[in-house]
Amino acid sequence: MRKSSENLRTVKPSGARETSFFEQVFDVVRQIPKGRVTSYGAVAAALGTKMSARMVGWAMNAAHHVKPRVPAHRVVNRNGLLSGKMHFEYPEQMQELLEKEGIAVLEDQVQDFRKIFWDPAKELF
DNA sequence: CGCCTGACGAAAC
DNA sequence: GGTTTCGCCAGGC
Repeated sequence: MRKSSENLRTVKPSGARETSFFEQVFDVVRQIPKGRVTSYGAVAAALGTKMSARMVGWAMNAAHHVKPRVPAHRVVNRNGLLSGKMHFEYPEQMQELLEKEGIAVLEDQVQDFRKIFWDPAKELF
């Protein structure tokens, strides 16, 4: 079920507008199905700013303090490499979480990355 | 207030 | 085909 018509931008009355690029990233990442992965660029592209893939990773930095936990471990770079593993509680956590979901990871690299790749711009949209 | 960095990506060399 | 540079945007110093 892909409710693309979801409230992509929820304005918080607290003045702090979460309509930022970050929140959109969080929203997409949270919708990544279990056992699937996506790339920063794919998320950025889904938002329309494919050129700002770096910002997606930057957004993940803030993902650590957001309420609904963001499955950042399901987001890897376009190589399928766990580039952000070092930013977790501990480097191995990312791989553990992925393997726990049935994703094979060898040497920080997602196996069959292309097969389990989940494109938000395609599946979600 | 300006320069550097950064969980990326694609083009250039 | 591997390495280097630029681009994007926001935040830290």
